[in-house]
Amino acid sequence: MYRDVPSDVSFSEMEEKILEFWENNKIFNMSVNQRVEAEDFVFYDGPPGTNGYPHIGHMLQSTLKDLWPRYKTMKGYRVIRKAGWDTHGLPIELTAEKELGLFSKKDIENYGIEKFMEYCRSTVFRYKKEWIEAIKRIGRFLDFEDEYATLTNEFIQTDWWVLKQAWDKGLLYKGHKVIAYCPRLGTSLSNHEVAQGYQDVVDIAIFAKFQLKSESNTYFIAWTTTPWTLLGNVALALGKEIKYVKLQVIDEYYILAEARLESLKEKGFLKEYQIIQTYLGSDLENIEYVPLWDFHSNLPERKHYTINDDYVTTEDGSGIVHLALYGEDDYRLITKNSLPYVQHVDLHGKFTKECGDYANHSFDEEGMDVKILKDLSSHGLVFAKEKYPHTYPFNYRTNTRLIYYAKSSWFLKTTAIKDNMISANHKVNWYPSHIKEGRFGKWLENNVDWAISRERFWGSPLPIWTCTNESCGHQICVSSIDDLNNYTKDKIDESFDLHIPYIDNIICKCPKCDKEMKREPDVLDCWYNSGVMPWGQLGYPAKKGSKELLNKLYPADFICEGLDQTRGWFYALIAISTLITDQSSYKNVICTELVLDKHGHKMSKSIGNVVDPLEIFKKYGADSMRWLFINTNPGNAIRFSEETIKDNLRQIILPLWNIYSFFITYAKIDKYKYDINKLSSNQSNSLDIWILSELKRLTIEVTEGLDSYDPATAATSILQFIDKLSNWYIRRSRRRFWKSENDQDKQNAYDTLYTVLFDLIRVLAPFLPFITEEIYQNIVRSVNTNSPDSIHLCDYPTALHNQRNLQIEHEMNLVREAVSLGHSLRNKHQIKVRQPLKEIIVICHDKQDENIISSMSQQILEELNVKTITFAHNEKELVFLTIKPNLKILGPRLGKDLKNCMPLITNLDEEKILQLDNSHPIEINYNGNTIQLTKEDILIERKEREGLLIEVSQSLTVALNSELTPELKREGYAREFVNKVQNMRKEFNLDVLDKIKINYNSSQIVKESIEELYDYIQNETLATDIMFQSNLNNGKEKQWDLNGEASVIDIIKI
RNA sequence: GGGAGCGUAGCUCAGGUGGUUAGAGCACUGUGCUGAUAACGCAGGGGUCGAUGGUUCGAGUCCAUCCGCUCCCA
Repeated sequence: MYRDVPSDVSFSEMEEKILEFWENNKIFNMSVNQRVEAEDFVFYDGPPGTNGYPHIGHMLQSTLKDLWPRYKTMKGYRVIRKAGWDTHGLPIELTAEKELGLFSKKDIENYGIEKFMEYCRSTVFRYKKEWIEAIKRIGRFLDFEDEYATLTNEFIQTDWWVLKQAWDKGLLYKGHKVIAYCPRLGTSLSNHEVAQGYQDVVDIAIFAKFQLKSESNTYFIAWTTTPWTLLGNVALALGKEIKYVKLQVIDEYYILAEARLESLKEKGFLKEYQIIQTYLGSDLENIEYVPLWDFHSNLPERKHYTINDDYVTTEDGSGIVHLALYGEDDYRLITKNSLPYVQHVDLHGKFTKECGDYANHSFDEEGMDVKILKDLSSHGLVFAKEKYPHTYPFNYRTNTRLIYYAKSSWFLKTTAIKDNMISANHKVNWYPSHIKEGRFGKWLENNVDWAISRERFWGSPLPIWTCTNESCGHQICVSSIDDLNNYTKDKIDESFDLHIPYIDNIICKCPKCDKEMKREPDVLDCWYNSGVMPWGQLGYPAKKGSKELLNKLYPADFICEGLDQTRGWFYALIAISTLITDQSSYKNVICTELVLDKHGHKMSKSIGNVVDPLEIFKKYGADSMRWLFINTNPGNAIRFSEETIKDNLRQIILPLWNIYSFFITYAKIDKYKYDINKLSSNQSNSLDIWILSELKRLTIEVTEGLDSYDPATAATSILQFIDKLSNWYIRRSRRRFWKSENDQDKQNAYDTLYTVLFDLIRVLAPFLPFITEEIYQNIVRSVNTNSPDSIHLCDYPTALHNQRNLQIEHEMNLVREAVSLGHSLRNKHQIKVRQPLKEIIVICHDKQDENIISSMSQQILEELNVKTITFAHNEKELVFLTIKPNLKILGPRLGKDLKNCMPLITNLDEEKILQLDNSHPIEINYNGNTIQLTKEDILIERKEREGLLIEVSQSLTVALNSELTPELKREGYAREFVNKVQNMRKEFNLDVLDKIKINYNSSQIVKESIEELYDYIQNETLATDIMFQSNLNNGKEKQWDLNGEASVIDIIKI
C-alpha cells in the first residue's frame, strides 16, 4: 500500500535519497541499455575544463543538457551521454606558472619542461570531483565511466587524423598572426588575459612629416600614438574616398585630410595656411616618400610609398596612417601589398641592430618617446606633437607594455570552406533563432583563417615534421602513431606519451632526401580539440569499433552551451565538421545566455556575488533550480536569486506535491488501488471528461514544445495544467473523494485522478526528475511491482489532437466564467460564500449557452453556494449595448474611409445594434455610398446599467438574488459553525478520520440553526454528539463570532 | 570603432504574420475560501510599451535615427 506523504517534506533530503536509488539501481545505465536496439538520439557534451569550480551558469546548461536526453529516452531513443573533459590549453599552463612562480617560457625551460608538463597534468582534474558532484546533484544523467578527455593519446591521434585531412586538401599552411605579446616575459597572451590588462595612459602622439620624393618641400603628415613604431615604418595608408588637401604654410606644403583641419586649428597646430589643391585618397596612391630613417633601406622589397585602404578614418590624427608591422590592420596591409616584414623590435622588446643608435634599447624604456621626438625634430620632421590619453594593453601580471607582434602560426584555411560553413549553418536549428543569422551567422560571414597553433607546451602537439636540410625543407603531416612509425627508425607504441617534450625526441627521416626531420614545435589550440570532439570522443578512426559507432553517433541531434561559445565550440565544431564531412556536426543547438546575480550583474569572485549551486540544492532542491532555468527563457539573461528559486518552489513543486498528497490521503482511506483492467472507461462526470481532455492537451503541447527545442512554451502549458488540476478539478472533486458511499462516481474520480497523475508525472519527468520519481515510486511501484523500476525507464505519454474534447473544454470555460462573475458579485454584495443565497440569475448572450450552463449548473451552485439558477432574457433592462467596428475585418475593406465611418458605427442606436446582434445586416450611408454591415463586421459589448449589482463578461451577464430568508440565515449559521469546528480540529492536529464530540454555547438563533441542520453538521465534522451547554467553561473551549452571534465551542476527540 | 541582444506595471517576464480596453506571476491593498495545499479564489491600485521621427485608416509590433544596459569582436 501507499506510503504516507509527509506534509513537512524536505525536498533536498528526498532528492538525495532518489540519487542514491538511481545510483544503487543503475537506473541511468538501464535507461540507455534497455534501448540498445533503438534509434539513437545523439547528444554531444561540450567538455568543460575542471581546473575551476562549476558555477550556476553550468547548472543552467546541465538542466537543458539533461532535459532533452531524458525526454528522448522516454520517447524510445537510445541516448548515449559520454562525459568529456577539456584538459589542454593556456589556462592550465597559466595556473601552473602561477603556482610554480614561473613567468615566462624561459622560466619554464629552466624549471624543466618535463616537470612543468607533469605539473600541468596534475592540475587538469583538480576540481573534477566537484564537477561530477554538481552535475549529479542537479539530476543530470551523464556517463562518467565511459568518459573522454582531450589529453589522451587516443584523442591526440584523432586531432592528428583530422589535421591530416586538412593537410591532404591543402588547407593547412604556415603564416603569421598578430598577437598580443609580452617582451618582458617572452610570452604571448590570450585575448582573455589582454582584456584584463588595459590601462588608461597618456602618451606622446607625433604628427610626423614624410617628405615626397618628387617634391623636396612637400610632406605627408602621418599621426601615431606609438612613436617607437615609426622606426619600422614601411608605408603610408590613405582612405580612397577621403578628401585630402595640400596646404601651404610659409614655404612648406603639407598633405592631410580635409576633415582634420578644424581639429588641428583648434589645437593650435595650424594657424595661417592656404589650401593649394584638393585630392581624393585614390589620387594619392603609390607615391614614394623619403623614410624618416634609412635603417631598412637595403631590403629588396619595394617600400616607402602610399597605399589606399578603407580602414583609414578621419576620426583622429591626420587621416594618413603610418604602417609598421605592429597591429592587425598593419599586418594585413603589409601582406596584401607585399611590403617587407620589418620587425625592428626583437622578442625581448629591444630595437634591432639595424636601428643605429637605438639598437639594444627597449621600445618602452623611460624617455624613449622624447628621444625619438628630439631626433625627428632635429631633422625638421615633426609637424606637431601632443599629449594623448588612450587605453593601452599591459601585461596584467608584470604591469609592462604589450606589443602586437606578428608571429608565425599554423592556419586552417577556413576561408576556403566559408560558403560551405554558411550553408551548413543554414540547416542548423538554433534556439534562440536570432543567433543563426545574427551573432553566429555574422561571425561566419566575417570568417578569417583559423590560427590553430600556439607557441606553448601543454597541448596536442602538431604532427608536422620538417626536413632540417634547408635546401630540401620537405614537410610531412602524420595522422597517427602508426603513420608516424612509417618515418622513424625507432618505432613507438600506444604507451608513448605524445606530449612535449617526449614527442620532440622523435626524429623522422625525410622521404625526399633522407636527412633528419624535426617536429614543428607548436601545439594545437584547445578550441581545435573541442571541434574534433565528435571523432575524438570515440578515438576515431584508430580505436577498435569507433567506425561503427561513428555511423550511429554523427552528427549530433542536440547540443547546448552558453552564448560565449559562438566563437568557441559552436565555431570549432562547424569548421572542422565542414572540413571533414561538408556538414554541421550538430542539428539542433540551444544557446543559453548568462546567469547573472539578482541585480543583473555578472557573477564574479572579485565582486563576491557568486552563488554556490550546492547551497541552493541543499535549501530548495534541484527540481526548483531546474524549473527556474526552464521557465525563464534561457535565451535571455537570467537574474538569479534565492527569491526566484522560492517562487519556483511555490509555483510548481508545492502544488504538485499537494496534489499528490491529496491523492494519497484519500486513496489510503479508501484503500484505492489502480487496476488498469478495471479502469472505468465511460466517464460520466463532466469534470473527469474535462480534465482528461486537458491532460491530452498538455501532453500534445509539451511534446510539441520539446520537439521544437522550445522549453518556454512547454513550461507555460505545464503551469496552466497544474493550476487547472489543483484549483478546479481537485477543488471541485473534493467531495467526491470525501463522501462515505463507495459508488461509481467515487471510483471514477479515483480512476481519473490516478490516470491524470500517472501521465502528468511522466510528462514532467524530464523536467523535474526527482519529485516525479518520488511520486512514481509511491503511486505506481508500491502497488505494481511489474512496472519499470524507475519513472525514467517508462515511456512518454502520447496524445492525439482528436483525443481532446473541445466541446467540454469550451463548456468548462463557460462554467468557470460564470463562477468568476458570481464570486465577483458576492464581493460587491459583501456577502461571504459561506452564507448560502437563494438564486443566481444568468443571461447568456448566446442562447445556446443556456443548455451548457443548465447541464453544469451543479458546479456553479456548489462553488457559489447558491440554491437555484435562473435564466433571464431581459438583458436590455440590465445592460446597455455598445458597438465598435471590427477593425481587423473593416480595416482592409474600408481603408482610408474607415476613420470617417467609425463614428457612424459607434453612434448606431440600440435597435440597430440588436438587429445586427440577431444576424440581420444593416446599411449605413457614407459619402454617398451605401455600406452594408453584418454581425461579423462589428463587435458588441455590454456594460451594466448604473446602480445595478450585476457582472458582465463576453458571454454572460449575471446577477445575484441577495435576499436572506430566515431559512438561508440559519443555514449560514450552521456552515459557520462547521467551519469553526473544522478549524479547531486542524488546530488540535486531529486526524481526518478522528471522531469528536462537540459542546457549545450560543444564542437562541444559532442553537435553532444547529438543531435544524444537526445531521449535516454531524456528517461534516465527524461528530457523534453536538451538545448545547449553557455553562461551558473547561479551559479548552474557544470563543467565536458566528455572523455576529457570540458562541463558545469545545471539541473532544473520542 | 564594428556587430548582436535587451529596454513593456514596484520586481521578474509573456506579447506568430500590424487591428479593438497591452497581459501573467510576485509584491501591495481589500475581501473571501479551505480537513490536500508551506496555499488558493475574487476584486483593486499600478503602464506616455526607452526617446523622437516615418510608413499606414491603424504601430508595443514595421522602417530610420538617437539614448541606456549587457555581451562578443577590435
